[in-house]
Amino acid sequence: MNPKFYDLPQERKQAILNAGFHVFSRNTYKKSPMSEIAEAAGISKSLLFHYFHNKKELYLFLWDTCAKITVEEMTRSGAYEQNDLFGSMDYGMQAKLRLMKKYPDIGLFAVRAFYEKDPEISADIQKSMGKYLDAHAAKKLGKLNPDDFIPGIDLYMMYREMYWASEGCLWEYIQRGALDTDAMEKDFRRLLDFWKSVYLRNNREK
Amino acid sequence: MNPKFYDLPQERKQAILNAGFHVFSRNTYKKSPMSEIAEAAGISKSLLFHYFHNKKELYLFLWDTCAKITVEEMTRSGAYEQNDLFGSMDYGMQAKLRLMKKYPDIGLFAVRAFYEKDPEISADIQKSMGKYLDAHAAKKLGKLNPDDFIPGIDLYMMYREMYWASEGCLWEYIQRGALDTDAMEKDFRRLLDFWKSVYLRNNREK
DNA sequence: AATAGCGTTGACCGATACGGTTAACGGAGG
DNA sequence: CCTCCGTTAACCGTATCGGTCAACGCTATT
Repeated sequence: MNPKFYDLPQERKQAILNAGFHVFSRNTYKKSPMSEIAEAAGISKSLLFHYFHNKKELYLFLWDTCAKITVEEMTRSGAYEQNDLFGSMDYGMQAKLRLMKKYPDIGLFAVRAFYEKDPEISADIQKSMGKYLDAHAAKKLGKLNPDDFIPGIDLYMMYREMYWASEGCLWEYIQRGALDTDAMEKDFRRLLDFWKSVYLRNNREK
Repeated sequence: MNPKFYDLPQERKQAILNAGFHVFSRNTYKKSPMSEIAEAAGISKSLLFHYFHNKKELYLFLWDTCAKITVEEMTRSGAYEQNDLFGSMDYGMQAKLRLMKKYPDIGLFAVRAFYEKDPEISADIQKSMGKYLDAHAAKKLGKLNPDDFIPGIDLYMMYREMYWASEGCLWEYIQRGALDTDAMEKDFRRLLDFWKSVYLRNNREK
């Protein structure tokens, strides 16, 4: 990969990344043409090949960048330091929102890359998968104090439920196309309030 | 579309449908080759063109069949007649499971078809969309008796939460590849129990 | 045994799309 | 005027696309 890519103005770099995320997230690796990516990025195919020597290199670069950016944004959000479960969920979601605003197709791309099985790349993807798997979830679950929640609740199920719901909420907006991040945040807030009102013990006694 | 398709043995019909669902669900309409579908179905491309005169016809047929099959299975499941929310959720999920067992890619296909924007077909899809939109959800929500649930609960949010969670649960299994329906059903039962224990009022007082 | 009908296929068609290369353009700096 | 360099149009050989067509092989009837 040509280091000159890094010298590009932020705007153009982002356009290229987003073009890549977009095309690769809508088709198999093999059926995602470089020409289409170049066109989506607003540059010529030749220039794209100037920065990335071949398709595989671009794809793997996108994958790495995707992981890097996500981890960065999540760390910066402070979600991992937060002790309160709902607070950490809140920060995490905000981080995801910021990410989706900058890279609208990064989520879809990550999912497809995760399950891509083209022999030309699947091995490389699997190798660097570790960065993505969220080890925080298990830790977080273990640290929860059952006394904070309604008696007898299945905490593991609660966590899965929350994860699925927030993911589902996100997807609903992603699929719709142009994403309205303000509406999304409002929606997510309502989810958070719902959780608190249902799962927390002190809220019950009011 | 050639009516002789209906005379085919069930097994072969299903193989063709599944091949179509599979290929179209993994790529854009334009990038989903008929040859690949034929190969996945275990027949020659020529024979596929014998039953469906062109790609568009096949795609639209798949879309209609997808809607028809789903409505059929859901109706037969008795989910719509069930008054109890959780019972109806239970029956609905069972129906989906049976469906996914027979047509593993029908869910993915439906989602992609829903958001497909190729001008050659998007209009036709949008036109027949009504069959899919679930009008039952709103009705169901209106009929719920708030006294059955914990005081002050946001019933709309509860419904969305349940929908997302069950959808998320399904996806987790779909993506994994070969789907273990027994494990899925067990998992879903646990979800149901969790919901009952958290949302229902009488459960709280024990 | 010859024939007719039918499900099925391999081979083929023209058009296009693919990944990747190359030579050249055009503007800025000396 | 020359040189550098970001950028591109044009090009290459190959592969793939949707769709067609003639023929194969099997069965049933004559």
